[in-house]
Amino acid sequence: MEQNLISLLQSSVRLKELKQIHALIFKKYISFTPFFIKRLLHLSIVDYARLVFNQVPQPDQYLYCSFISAYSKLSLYAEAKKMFFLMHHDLARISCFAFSPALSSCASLMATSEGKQIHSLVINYGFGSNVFIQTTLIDFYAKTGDLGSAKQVFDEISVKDPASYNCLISGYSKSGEVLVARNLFDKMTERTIVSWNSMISCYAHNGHYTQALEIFERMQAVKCQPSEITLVTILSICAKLGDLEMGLRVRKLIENNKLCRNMIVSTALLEMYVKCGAVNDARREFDQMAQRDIVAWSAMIAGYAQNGRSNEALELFELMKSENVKPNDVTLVSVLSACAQLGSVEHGERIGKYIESRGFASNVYVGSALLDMYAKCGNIRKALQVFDQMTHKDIVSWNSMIGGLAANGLAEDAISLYMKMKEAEVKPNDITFTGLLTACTHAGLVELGLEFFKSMKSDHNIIPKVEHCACIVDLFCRSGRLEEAYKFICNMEMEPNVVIWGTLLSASRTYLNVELAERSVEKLLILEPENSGNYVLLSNIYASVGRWQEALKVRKLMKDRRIQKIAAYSWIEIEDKLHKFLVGDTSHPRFTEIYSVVDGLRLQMNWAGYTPNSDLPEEDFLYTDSS
DNA sequence: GTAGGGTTAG
Repeated sequence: MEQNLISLLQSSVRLKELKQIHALIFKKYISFTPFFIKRLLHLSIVDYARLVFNQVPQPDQYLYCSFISAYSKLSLYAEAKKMFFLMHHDLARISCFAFSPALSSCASLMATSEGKQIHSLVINYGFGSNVFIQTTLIDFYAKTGDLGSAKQVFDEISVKDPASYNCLISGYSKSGEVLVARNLFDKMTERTIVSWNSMISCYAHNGHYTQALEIFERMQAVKCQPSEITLVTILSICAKLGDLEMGLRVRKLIENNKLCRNMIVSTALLEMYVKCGAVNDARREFDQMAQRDIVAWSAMIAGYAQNGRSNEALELFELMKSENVKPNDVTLVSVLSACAQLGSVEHGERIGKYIESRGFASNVYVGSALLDMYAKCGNIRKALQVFDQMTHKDIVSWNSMIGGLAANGLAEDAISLYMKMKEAEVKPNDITFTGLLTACTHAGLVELGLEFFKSMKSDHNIIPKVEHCACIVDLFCRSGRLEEAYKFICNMEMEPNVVIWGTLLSASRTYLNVELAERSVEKLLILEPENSGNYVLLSNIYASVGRWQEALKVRKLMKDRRIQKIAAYSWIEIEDKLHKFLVGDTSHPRFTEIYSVVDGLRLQMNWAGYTPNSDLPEEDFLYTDSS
């Protein structure tokens, strides 16, 4: 009968059956209880196992130990840790197998003092020279950032195996001590695949991509076959570098060696394509995947959103929902970003409601993306509401709100929010100042803008970028202070770009300053000789002041250089269809209707400081002018 | 012990 009981227990997986067996054990075979509990734990039925355990009068160390391992495996680290100390409290002995799962649970919980307590118990119980436990100790100290202690344990090991090196290497990697990690790696006489991978990811995580690739080459040279983990790490380096060529080499390597292509490898490949701008290839990889988890879906949706293909991002999100895959915070951030790019109010609001009803908005990423979406869709009140309700705000949240206010023409609010940000002791960055300077430009606050610009360097140690300089030039230009704008450009610490000279040129046209127009065009013709707009503007300026000969000369120059004007289309969305038309174009079948909508919108857009998007897929157009 | 996805501006 007892043999039957064992085989019955081993064949049962359902809780209902197990409970029946439990009744039998409880009545007739009480000594089988520990065996029964271990079977439950093996099946990850921890809660019921715990209930049964609580009835056991004197559990032995092995039973406690089974719980600690099970909890740790199921990521129930707090429970694992509690069970360890309960065992220590109840028993005079501790199984040597209890220390490792307890220590790694403490590492995951960042429970430094309890981990140290366990360390002293290791010594008290005489396991101080057990290599397996020593390695877990190194890992614990490495993960909690106490590298001194990690090194100390490491030095105490008489015969060091690769695992102890590997733990220490990854510890130094996490705290950015790349050279120390490399030193250890070089000292190793025997390296496992994990050693190679750890060294590669050490370089990768600390931004030393070339060195990471060098280790990868060396690994192949000594005929150590890369694992899936190696490939994923290398692919993510290719993604960060935007190195499609290297990425494709890795893909060939996978194909030629028939290496396993699991979900993580495929997602890394997909991500590599996305970051190299090869979105269609990413989608092909996505479609070929046998299984897709939320990470794969999110990566593909983000891929579309990051490459300005918002419509496809939203379409894929719909497909994901139709396959009953639940979005998480990461997915929603990309979806929101897509809605923001489209300025699609209805879509955005629907997702906004979904997020708020499910409490996703408390996540900083989601909150920031949500308020940004509302701001970009013109609903500044809702944006402010989301911002105010965020319990934790980071630099991105503040920047998005400041930028949102600025873009919606609320310059004073943007500036006073910046004051609040400083009160909250959040350090501004270059993006903060882009928002602030935009606000000043829109409100014509020249002096304040200059003050902000100066404070970037002097108060915050932020080196202004070309964009910031462009704001200052715009600031001067809009208030007609062209000479100061020119002086500012000449004194810039970096090379002025097309935007800057272009700003000065168009201001020169407005204020009919021929001399500055000539100087701007001179620079612009070097920077972008193919742009017809520059020639046209200069020619128009000459014409406006009656210098016809020179106007004609510019036109002729343009003709000689075979430069053609490119037609600038505008577009509008009405009833889900896109319509596009040229300036002064009245030939569209629904011209009157469009014109009235456009005119109203244009006013709103100008006021909000928006520029219309121009890279729309061609096939979506209902109407295309052939001229 | 070593792997994959996210927000702001330009």
